[in-house]
Amino acid sequence: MPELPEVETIRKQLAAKITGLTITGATIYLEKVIAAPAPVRFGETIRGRAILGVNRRGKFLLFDLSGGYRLVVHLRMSGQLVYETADGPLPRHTHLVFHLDRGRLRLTDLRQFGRVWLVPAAGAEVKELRKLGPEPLSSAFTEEYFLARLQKSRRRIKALLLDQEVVAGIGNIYADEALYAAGVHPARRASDLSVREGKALYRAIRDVLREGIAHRGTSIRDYVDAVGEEGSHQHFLKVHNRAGRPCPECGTRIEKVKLGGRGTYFCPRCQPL
DNA sequence: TGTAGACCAAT
DNA sequence: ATTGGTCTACA
Repeated sequence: MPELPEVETIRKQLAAKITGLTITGATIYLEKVIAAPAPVRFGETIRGRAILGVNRRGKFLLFDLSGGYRLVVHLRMSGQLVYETADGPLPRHTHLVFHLDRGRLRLTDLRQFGRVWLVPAAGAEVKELRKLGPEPLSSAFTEEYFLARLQKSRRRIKALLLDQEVVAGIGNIYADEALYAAGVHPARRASDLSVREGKALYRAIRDVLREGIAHRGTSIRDYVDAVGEEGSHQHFLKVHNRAGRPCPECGTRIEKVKLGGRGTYFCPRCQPL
């Protein structure tokens, strides 16, 4: 569930804590979390490299390393990336530990879906990274672009919001919240939205993501930030994970349906079909 | 072009 | 049985 606000929270914290530190080694407990290169080569290549900066693209974390290398991390559903200076026992489901010259950075992931790549910084070998659409909070994501994408798709609007090629970083939580804020039913066809609705949704996307960042992310199930603490945005959600509770606007019970295989929450009155 | 299944393991 | 981000498979 780490979406853009959660990953951005982790990025900020790690940038402050580990920029300038050196990776002295890596311990791999579950080989499949290393997407590239092969695990042995991964360990050899990362050893001794300094962390020059921590960036983010969509839901990907990008660590710029010395010697022209880049470490790419995607937490997928339940991944946690935690920096700690303690050296006690590792929590269950810890699959990878980076040892730093001060402290350690561990990847802990209940569902084992998270992935890590170590690639030349100049190259483009992480396929999913290449295909990402614009950053929603950057000037590259314009209203004109978004309206044009809406116009040429017959997909359900929720599916479009979750498509990382359209815009990078939105996941299930913020998609539901943005659609609610814009008053748009999640099952509407994208091209059926009016220009007015499209504009409202464009604005809502940016608003809900900024709010999520301001609250250091949403902790519903597994998410913790880079120091192991929960975010607080779960207390501010208006519809997501709130089936049966009253809509904050009109009091109607929030409904939950399955859309594209995902739990989808909305207010049937504020978001009519 | 768009939608369903596979991957996981705790709840 | 449910949970979901992304890739793969298929219509």
